[in-house]
Amino acid sequence: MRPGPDPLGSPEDADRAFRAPRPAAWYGRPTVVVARELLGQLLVRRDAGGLRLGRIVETEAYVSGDRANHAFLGPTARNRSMFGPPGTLYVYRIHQVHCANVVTGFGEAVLLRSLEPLYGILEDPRGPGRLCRALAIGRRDDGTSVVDGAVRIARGPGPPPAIDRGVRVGIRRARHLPLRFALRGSPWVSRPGLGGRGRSR
DNA sequence: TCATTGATTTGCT
DNA sequence: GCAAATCAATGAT
Repeated sequence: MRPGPDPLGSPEDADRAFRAPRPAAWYGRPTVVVARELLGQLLVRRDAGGLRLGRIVETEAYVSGDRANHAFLGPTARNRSMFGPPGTLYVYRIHQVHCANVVTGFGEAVLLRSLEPLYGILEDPRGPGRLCRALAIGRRDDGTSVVDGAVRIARGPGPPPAIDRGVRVGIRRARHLPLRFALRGSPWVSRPGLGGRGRSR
């Protein structure tokens, strides 16, 4: 019997992830592919307070021609980061929280919706707003790169995970598009419908 | 300058 | 299940 993937709970794990980020070209692929493959990847934050590490368990894709996409009407002051190179962070504020996305292609991005805490995360990171709060992601991170910035993404351990797919959450337009992805069976997914402990029945 | 809107979260019924 | 909180971006006046 072999043990499963390493639990990755140590500061050394966080440091290793921070030093070995995915290259920019990894993000420059079709948005839906990146949204799926981001599941199981490591999200790591370094700041004056130290390191924080989590596993991405839920994402949403925002694609070209998608009316729910902030970039649908073209570049504006808010969304200009979405037109940066692959791997650019697009951080925006909605209501009283921030949400973080990773740019894939021109005007396309993946919303990071939920995280499994691995190291240094003291608050609940389930949901895009809580994820940003737990990692102290804010306006100053908008336009930075997950390849060489203070917030980075690195390869996760283990084989490609089983993935659930469904409709996106909380949007008004283009509700029918199945562009939400989650790690099957993960209790860290933000809302019922995908992941979680399965449907009660 | 004013009004509307929202890729959320929280608390109450 | 529903509404309120709360604020910056956006578009209209």
